[in-house]
Amino acid sequence: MTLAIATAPSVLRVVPIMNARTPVPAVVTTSCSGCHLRDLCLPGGLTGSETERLDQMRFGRRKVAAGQALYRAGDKFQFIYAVRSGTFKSSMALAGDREQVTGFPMAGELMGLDAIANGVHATSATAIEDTEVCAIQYAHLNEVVAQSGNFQLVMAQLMSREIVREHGLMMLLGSMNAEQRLAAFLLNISQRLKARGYAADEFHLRMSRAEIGSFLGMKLETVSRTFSAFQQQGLLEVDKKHVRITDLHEFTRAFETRVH
Amino acid sequence: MTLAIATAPSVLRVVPIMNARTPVPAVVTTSCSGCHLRDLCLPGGLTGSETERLDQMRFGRRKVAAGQALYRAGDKFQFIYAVRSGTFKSSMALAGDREQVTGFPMAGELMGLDAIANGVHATSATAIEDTEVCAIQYAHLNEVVAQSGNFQLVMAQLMSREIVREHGLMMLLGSMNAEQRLAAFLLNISQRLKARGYAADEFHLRMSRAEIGSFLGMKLETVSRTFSAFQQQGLLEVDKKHVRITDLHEFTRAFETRVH
DNA sequence: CGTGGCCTTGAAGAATCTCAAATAATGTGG
DNA sequence: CCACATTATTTGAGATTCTTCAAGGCCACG
Repeated sequence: MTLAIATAPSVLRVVPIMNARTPVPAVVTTSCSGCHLRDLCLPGGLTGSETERLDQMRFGRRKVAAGQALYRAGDKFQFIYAVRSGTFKSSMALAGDREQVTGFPMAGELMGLDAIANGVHATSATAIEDTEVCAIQYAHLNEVVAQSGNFQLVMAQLMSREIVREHGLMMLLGSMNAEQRLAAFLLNISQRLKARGYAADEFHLRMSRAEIGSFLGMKLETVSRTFSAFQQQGLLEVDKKHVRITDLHEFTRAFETRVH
Repeated sequence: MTLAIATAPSVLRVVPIMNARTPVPAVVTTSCSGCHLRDLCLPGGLTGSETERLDQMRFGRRKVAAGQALYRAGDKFQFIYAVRSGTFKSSMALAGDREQVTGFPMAGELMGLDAIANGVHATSATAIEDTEVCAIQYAHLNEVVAQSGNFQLVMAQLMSREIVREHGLMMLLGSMNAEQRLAAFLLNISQRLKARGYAADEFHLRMSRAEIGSFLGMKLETVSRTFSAFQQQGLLEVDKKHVRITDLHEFTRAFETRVH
C-alpha cells in the first residue's frame, strides 16, 4: 500500500485529503549528509554534525508524477518538502479556471514555507515533470532546530530568502515590460540550472507557455510572441521548449535588472 | 548626540552608514508587556512570561520624521524594526529615479525580515509620516528565541506571513486590472486600520498617488483616474487623500478576491 | 503671495489582450 | 504501429487598457 502510493500516487484532485494522510512511504528514507544537493538545500550552512542530526529525522521520500499535485492550497500543513529531482510549479487558483503561478521550485529548493503562517497551505504544488521530494515533518524539524542556534539561523535565512525572491517578482510584475519579464525569467532559470551543474546557455523549459505567462503576468500569446521577437533579434534560438541563449554574457548585460 | 539623532535624524541619503551605526538612542527603551500593540506585533501568540523575556531585551525606540529613511537597501543588517506609530513605505530603487514600493508597514508590523537572508537590507524603509519604531537587535532576538520553542514558532509564523502577503501581491500584480488593484489596496488598508481600532470605511491615505501607483504596478495618472471612476460609480467619496467607502459591504462583495 | 509639489483631466499613442485560425506535437485506442 | 482526438504553439488582426505627454488647478510652505 505504501509502496503503491510512492510509485503511483492516486489522483489527488479527486481525493486531496489522501495526500495529507499518507504522504510518505515509511520504508524509503533519506540522508542529507550523503545527498548531492546538500549545499543547495536545507543543510546549506549547517555544520557536519548538525547535518547528521537531520539524518536522524529520516525524511520520507515521495515520487510525484508529472501533472500530479503534491499538496493543494487549503490542505492542512504538516510537511515542508524539499525537491530532490524534477520541477514543480507552485500556484494559487483564481476565479474562472485561471491560476497565478508563484514559482517553479527545482532540485534543492523548499516548498511549503507559506503554510507555516496559518497551518494551511496557501499555494498548491504540482509536478510539471516526474519528480521526487523529501517530506520533512515540520513539528519534527522544529525539535531539531530548537537544539541548535545555528540551525535556527539557517531556517530564518531560508525563509528570508523566499521573501527576497518574491520582492524580485514584485519588481518584475510591477515595473517591467514583456521582453524584460521573459528575459528575467530565462536568466533566472539559467542561473539556477548553472548552480545545479547544468549548462547556463542552453536548456529545456519544463513549463508550458501558459504557465510562463501566468508566472510573468502576461498571456501565453504574448509569451510566444516575445520568444519569437528574441529569436528574430538573434538573442535566442527557440525550438518549442528548447532554448539556447546565443550570447549569455550579452543577453545578461542587455537585460540584467539594474537596481539603482 | 544620541538625542539629536533621535529627534532630528541627519539626511541619511547623504551618509547612509550613519543609520546603521547609531540607530538607537540608548536612553529610551520599551516594554512589550505594556504595549497596546502587543497582540498585533511580535508578542502576538507568545505567553506572558515569554513576552516578559522580550521586555528584558529593552528595545531602543527611535523617531523617524516624515520623508526620512530608517534604512536603505544595501545597508548592513543589524536590527529588525517594529512600527510603533505612523506609516512607512518599503521600496527598492530601480534604474532611472523609479522605485518599486513593496509595502506600507504600519503600527505593529515588522520591517527588515528580508535582510536576514544576506545580512544586508534588500529594501529601503522610508517614513511617509512622522513615525516611531522599536529597534530589535537581531542577534539579541535570536538568543531569546533560542530559549523558547514557542517563540521559535512565532518567529517562523511572522516570516511565513510575510511570504503569504507577497503571494497576494503577486496575484494582484499578475492578474488584476487597474480597478481591481486599487480596490484590493483600499480593502487591505481598510482591514488593517480596522484591526487597529480605526474606522474601516473612512480614512486618510498617507501615501501619494505615485506611491500607490508604484505599489500597484500602474502610473499615478491611472491611479487618479481610477479613483475618479470609483467616485463616479458612487463607490467612493474621494477628496485628495481622504477616502470614504460608500458601502463597505457592497464594495467588498464587488471586489473581494475569489481564490477559486 | 509666489513657488513647487501633488493631483486631475484630456488626447494621442503604445503595449498587451482577445479572438481566430493554422500548424505541430502528443497521447489514445484499435 | 496507424488514425484520430486532444493539446500546445505560433501568428495575424482588431479591440482594449494603460501609458505618455501636456496643461491646468489646488494646496502647503516659505
